[in-house]
Amino acid sequence: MRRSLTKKQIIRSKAEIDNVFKAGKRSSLSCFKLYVAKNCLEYSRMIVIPARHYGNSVQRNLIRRQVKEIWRTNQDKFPSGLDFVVIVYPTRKAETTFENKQKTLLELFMKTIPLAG
RNA sequence: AAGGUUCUUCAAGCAAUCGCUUAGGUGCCGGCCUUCCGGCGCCCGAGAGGAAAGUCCGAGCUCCACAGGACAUGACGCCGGGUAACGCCCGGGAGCCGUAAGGCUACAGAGAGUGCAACAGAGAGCAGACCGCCUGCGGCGACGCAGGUAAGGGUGAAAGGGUGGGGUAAGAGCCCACCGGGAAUGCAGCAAUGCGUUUCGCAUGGUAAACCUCGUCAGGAGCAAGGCCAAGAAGCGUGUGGAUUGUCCGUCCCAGUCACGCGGGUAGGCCGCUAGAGAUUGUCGGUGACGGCAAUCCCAGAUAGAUGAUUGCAUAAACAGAACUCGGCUUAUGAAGGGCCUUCAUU
RNA sequence: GGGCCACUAGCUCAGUAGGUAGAGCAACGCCCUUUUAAGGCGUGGGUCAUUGGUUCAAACCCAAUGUGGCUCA
Repeated sequence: MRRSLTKKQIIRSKAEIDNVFKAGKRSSLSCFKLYVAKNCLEYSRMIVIPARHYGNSVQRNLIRRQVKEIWRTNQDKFPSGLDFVVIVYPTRKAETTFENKQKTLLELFMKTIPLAG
């Protein structure tokens, strides 16, 4: 299976995001909060939303890219046809490495996906 | 060597793997399977900054049934130059700061007018006399009255040229010397201004980042401008008619496809959107900002927003992410190098 | 992305042709009352968002910076 992340797989409209917030199952771990909901498509979609006052634009871009990268490289472990919304809150810890983020995010995904069915 | 000052440059790179956006080429599929448009692949290139930031100025560009005048309003303000333009830059002058290198300056006008200056002080704007000093008169005296005076004291941010001498009853530009200032004038300079000469004893200070005067400039709004397509919706009320920033004149548009207010609907796509006051190199002119000429090149165009992750090269760190585009300013910030100045040491 | 506005006591706000910053509520102390509330009297508390400049003097005038908010199709 290809591990790409095209434009199609980014949730685009505000209405769809609101739908995930409303209908999705949620759980949180560390500084991440995940919403998962079923969509009526054959493929999965996702979006990363840094919380308000999350650093400056460089830090917001960085966390978005890193979370996208983690989701991309591990998406074959998830069932398809789901919408993911990841909210990132500012951390008190000065530096968390990419490996730590990957570990906690994977744990969070595995915890939440069964809830969404 | 230490400290200071100023200028310049860079914004880590390379390789491999996976992944994103996109110019070009190409294959397949679809759409009135030619042009063309869309989708999915492959190949080969390209892919954030010096500040992309703050939005403080100046422009291009777009629209406003036209932009014309007067007044208002706002900005700027030594002189000359550069520039598309500027409140920017360069050169020069003046003043101030610094031992110096060097830096800073809203740097036009207060002798056009109006205003302001709390408290203190006798007196604060064409002054004034509290303590003093001196003279005269009265008185034994302390002192009082009348006058002269502004050197000294005191108040204040500021008290009507400064220092020294002469002069005088005491004093005072009253007189003189030097410094400062005004007026006229000569020379140098495009000019700001500088250097002189003559003359005037010279009351008329501060504040224009107070109003103002003089000069120069400015129509308004901004790519969420503006245009096209698709979808959707529900109208109602008010109006010395509306547009041109404010007012007046003028001009234009006309009775709605007008303006304003309330309410309802849509928040999808395409164009604008990157070839430009462009970049690099060379050369010529200029003290310099910059300009001329020639050659070569095409160098981000996203739309919830493209640059990330891992490994290796002993190591990788600052501020920070384009959103129509340029020229500046300001602010944040890492590293490297050069020039110059001061002090100390050595030769 | 563009445009606009605000920042004064713990809170809500006054304060302008520049002259030593105030009100209400809150806090604290006292009085009154059997007690509380209310009422009365008094007290403290401010780098006037920050940093420079103009001025004799700045909350006020000017510039830069920061923070917060509103708005557009």
